[in-house]
Amino acid sequence: MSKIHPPAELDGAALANSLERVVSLLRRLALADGISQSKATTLRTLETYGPCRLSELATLEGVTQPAMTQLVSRLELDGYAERRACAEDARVVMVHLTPAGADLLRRRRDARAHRLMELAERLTADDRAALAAASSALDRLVAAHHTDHHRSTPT
Amino acid sequence: MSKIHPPAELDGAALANSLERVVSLLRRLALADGISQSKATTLRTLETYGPCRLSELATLEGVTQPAMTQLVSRLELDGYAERRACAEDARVVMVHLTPAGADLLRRRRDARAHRLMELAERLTADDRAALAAASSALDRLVAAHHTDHHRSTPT
DNA sequence: TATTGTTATACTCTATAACTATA
DNA sequence: TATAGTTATAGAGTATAACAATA
Repeated sequence: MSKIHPPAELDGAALANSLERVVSLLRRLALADGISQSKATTLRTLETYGPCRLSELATLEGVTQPAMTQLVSRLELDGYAERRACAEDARVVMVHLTPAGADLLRRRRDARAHRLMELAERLTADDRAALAAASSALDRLVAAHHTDHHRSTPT
Repeated sequence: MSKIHPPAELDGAALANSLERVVSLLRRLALADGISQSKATTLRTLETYGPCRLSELATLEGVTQPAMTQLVSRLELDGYAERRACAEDARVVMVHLTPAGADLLRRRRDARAHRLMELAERLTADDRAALAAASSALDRLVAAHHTDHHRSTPT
């Protein structure tokens, strides 16, 4: 991999450290909105993919089937998701996002975006531009990981 | 990529989504190295700040004192940290990183950096440059958050 | 009395193994 | 027999409240 890179060489260690710090930051911001990371990412997956089989959801989230059974039960108690039967196969449980769940995602996303913008206002215009440029690059980085693992991941 | 960027307005919602996806990605990469996020970030804090009081560590990690008591106990069982008495104040427990803990951090960091570089190789040179530029901007974003919390800047 | 830390208890989230129901 | 999901059980990680030891 000896290619000619543009000015800025990517330092994996530096990026790993920066991302770890951001992860810690976002984890703490998440605690404030009263829903766990597990619940939030599962709801996001339901929003992205639409109604899913429970086992499919478990695979997408990278957890076991029993773990997803319990997580979906908690989401049902919260009113954010619901189980429905599958007409074609009586063994299958389809998990649906409820309107309340969709609302929660929207509010959570708005709050997070707002907080990030607050923080970004304290940065220089150059830093803000760098973050804007990195946003889509980060998406593609994540997509590269998914390609490795699933070979076909629409997102 | 054209070197001439438009004003590049930062979209908080887009960045929040991108970062959330990266968080999910890193969480899964973390599972592979056999240590929990809680343990890892606590060890990193010890590495950064040096030996800490247990209560100080709890504050830095944003968890309660009882939670840190248990976490430190688990880290001691793992051999990654240890409690020591404080000569000046017998109530105080000082928590130290062990050599094994420092080793673990180094290996973890190397593995993560390596994995990120693997993924980055699948990106365009422009995307890699964008990530490189964003790395330090992300650090400053996190620093802005810390400033808010440690200097009691009202929002 | 205030502080530092631990213990007691309970809830979330996860895993593995054993089970039920359906195909 | 194989698949989809649940139940049983155990352990990590967290919180609040009550406690012990020291200042």
